Amino acid sequence: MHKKLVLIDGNSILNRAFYGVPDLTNGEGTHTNAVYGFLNILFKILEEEQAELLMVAFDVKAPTFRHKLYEAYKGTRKPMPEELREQLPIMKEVLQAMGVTIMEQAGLEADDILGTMAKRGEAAGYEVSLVSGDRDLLQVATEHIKIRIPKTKGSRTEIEDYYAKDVLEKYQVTPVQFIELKALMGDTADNIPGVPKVGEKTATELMTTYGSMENIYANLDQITKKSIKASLEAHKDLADLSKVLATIEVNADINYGFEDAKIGDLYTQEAYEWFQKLEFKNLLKRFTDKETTGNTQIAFFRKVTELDQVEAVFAGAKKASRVSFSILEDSGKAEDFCGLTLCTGEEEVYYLEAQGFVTKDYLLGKLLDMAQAIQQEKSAVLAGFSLKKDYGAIKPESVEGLYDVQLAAYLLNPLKNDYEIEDIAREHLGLMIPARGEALGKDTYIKAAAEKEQALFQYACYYAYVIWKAVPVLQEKLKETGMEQLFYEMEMPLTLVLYEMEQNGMKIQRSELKNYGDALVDRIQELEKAIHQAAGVDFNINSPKQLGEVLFEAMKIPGGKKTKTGYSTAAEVLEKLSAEYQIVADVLEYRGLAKLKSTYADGLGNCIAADERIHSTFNQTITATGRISSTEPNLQNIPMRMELGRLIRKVFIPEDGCVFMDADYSQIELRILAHMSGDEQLIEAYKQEQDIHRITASQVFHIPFDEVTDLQRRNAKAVNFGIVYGISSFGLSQDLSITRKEAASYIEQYFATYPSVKIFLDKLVEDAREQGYVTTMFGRRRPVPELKSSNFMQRSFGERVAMNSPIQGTAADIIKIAMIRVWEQMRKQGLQSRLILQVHDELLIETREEEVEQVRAILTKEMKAAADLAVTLEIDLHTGYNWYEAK
DNA sequence: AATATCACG
DNA sequence: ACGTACGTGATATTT
Repeated sequence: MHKKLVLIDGNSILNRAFYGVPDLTNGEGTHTNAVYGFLNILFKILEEEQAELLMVAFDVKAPTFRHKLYEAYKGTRKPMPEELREQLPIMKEVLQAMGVTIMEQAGLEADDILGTMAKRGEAAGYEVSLVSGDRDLLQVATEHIKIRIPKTKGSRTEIEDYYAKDVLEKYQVTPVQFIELKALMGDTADNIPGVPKVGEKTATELMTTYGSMENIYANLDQITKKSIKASLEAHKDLADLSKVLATIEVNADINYGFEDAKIGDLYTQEAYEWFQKLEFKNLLKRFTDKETTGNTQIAFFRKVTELDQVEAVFAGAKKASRVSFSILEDSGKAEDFCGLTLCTGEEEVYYLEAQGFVTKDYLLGKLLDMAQAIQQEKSAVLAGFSLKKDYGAIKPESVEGLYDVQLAAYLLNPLKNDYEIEDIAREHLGLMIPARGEALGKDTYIKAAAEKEQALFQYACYYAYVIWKAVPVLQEKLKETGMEQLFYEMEMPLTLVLYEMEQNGMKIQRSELKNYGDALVDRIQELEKAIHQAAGVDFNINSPKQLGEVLFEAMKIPGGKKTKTGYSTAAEVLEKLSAEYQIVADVLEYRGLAKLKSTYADGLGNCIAADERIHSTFNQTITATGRISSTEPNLQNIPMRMELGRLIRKVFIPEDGCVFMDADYSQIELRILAHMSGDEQLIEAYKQEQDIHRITASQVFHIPFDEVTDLQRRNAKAVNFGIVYGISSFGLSQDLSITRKEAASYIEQYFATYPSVKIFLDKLVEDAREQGYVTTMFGRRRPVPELKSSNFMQRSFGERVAMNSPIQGTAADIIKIAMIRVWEQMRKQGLQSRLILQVHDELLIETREEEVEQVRAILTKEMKAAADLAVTLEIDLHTGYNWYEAK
């Protein structure tokens, strides 16, 4: 078995990765996608090859000989985008940190270095793998030199391999002939001019017939095609130049030797720090696998099983100024409780296992007792992680003295996908801990019981330890970012409100839901039959792929392509065709009904708990703007706009003796805009307490209020929405089905009417560009890294985000305040009515019939008073014996 | 695991 | 010239 040498074309792979991997940035706004993509390819190659040697070649900045030749021929190359340029030095440093040999030599392109080293490697008896993104290098392929070209297919990388025989197979020429093939046909991407009129086909034919450029020119008179012959004759100089350009040097004078190229331990401390800085979470996992980190002392992790020792731990904890805890459940289910961990000081981490006399109930009892003791103490802190899930075991009276580390991390950067304990350890403490999966996860069943137990113990201890360590760090960061009040007075108290809402749940009429679903099925089957008949084939209507093929290919309905993968069958497209084609209209109806059946009738049915109620989960750490989200099921997207869907709301009913009371803010976002922009005209409009869209139309179009037409009102309404979303003429034109010009003119007129709104929105974008983030009225932050992108689309997105987030986020803040106050007031007045749902600008209360007036007063007062704006906050309030009636 | 579609504010 | 409105979650299909 031969030893293997891997050579990488650094610039080319980095470039390939840059365009293949979606834009990524770390917290500092540094672009990282190319480096990330490069490393993924590198690791994949290394895993496949089990190579002994590795070298990476880069171009040097100074123009090389071949560059100069080309530039003399035609201008300069396209400049590298800034986002990629900034990643080049980082890439080199990362490779250096991993101990990888980097080859750079003035006057030589990476190609030449690679070509030379590949040949030398082959001569030295190595199996060579040459990794590059472009095909120039195919000319150096041999029996022992394999050219590897990674391709990003969808989300994963596939690698095409070319030995000499593969080049012959694919291009019908040998690697050496490939040079001249390229010289003849040219390659714009590689800056090779080629001979005019000679493309891939002609060039291949010429090369296979004559074998070489020399022979082609020697036999020009045999060439039948007049135009080709003429071009070859006229451009001999170009052909020669192209050959020089296309030729890779394989005997360059290079000082690098193979002795330095041995692959050592890539997972060095230095590399680890780089990965951390770049926030390559996935790649960091490799370090723990290799056990090169573990830079945390774990000697002070203690397992405590004896009753008296457990007592002692709790006694100590009660007196500590800062305690963290975690409740351990093997699989996330409360039944699988296996113990507690506490951290009570720098080197005081205890795992209290549930076993023997130390029972679950005993431990949770002690925990609650301890929590209460700590809450009594003025300056003591009890910290946890995602506290809402622990309230089932230790529900407190208030959140006084409690600290949710996950919630704090969310406020500091709401853009992340997850906030697991490993993430917080890494980002805020620079600490690498074993991932949950390794301690508890999937392959635990193959591990020996003792090994599994040890992993669990370690993970559990790290968990509490990280929470404990993170508290002062996060406290400081929240202080620096001005979000202390937001955290302590809004997010923390809300955890308790949301917990109760989840516990309360919403009562459902199971049988009525079933009836609703059954009624849908009849019509769905009818439509399915009609569609299949009209199409002439039975196919799966739910498959966009099959549907597209049937409609636009088999039935030849004009409608054109749209997506990368095929035809778009989105409602937007189909609606335009539904008037003309019955089958399209049927598909649309089918889709609508199938959605209602699967997502709502069946989906909700599967979520009914033993108490005949639905208990959604309200997540507080998901959205970028500060809204809460609802899952399993999502109760924030129950149908409303269409009557048939809306009817589902009739199966949501209040408990016996109760009535639903539903209150929603009236245009809260526009009112916030009026306040934050301070626009006199807009504020004045709201003071009139009339239909705001009609007023807007009246003012923007200079028409008396009573003469505004429905169309003008509709347009004004769309503009109002557009403003809140971060206006663009394109978006507005799409929404109103008008031209961009017309849309732009509406916007212009709008801004002429409300000049301060324009100034305000511009300022938001400008500030965001300077600071890198936007804030709500209550100090909630959202970073906007997209603003730094050189990509127009991304940057435009950043601008809209900068305009929308402060408004949407402030609305989210306001309703959170209202929720807390409504909840507190109801408790204070000793009411039994319960808050059960929030839908962004709407609160739903299951109200005891005898408490209706009190609840109405509380809701009205607290929702309106939640924020003091330049315009009043108004609500619409309804009651009813199901959700349909109450809305 | 990703894509397309569609439900809500 | 480019090609999108802002924020979510569930389902079914396909890879």
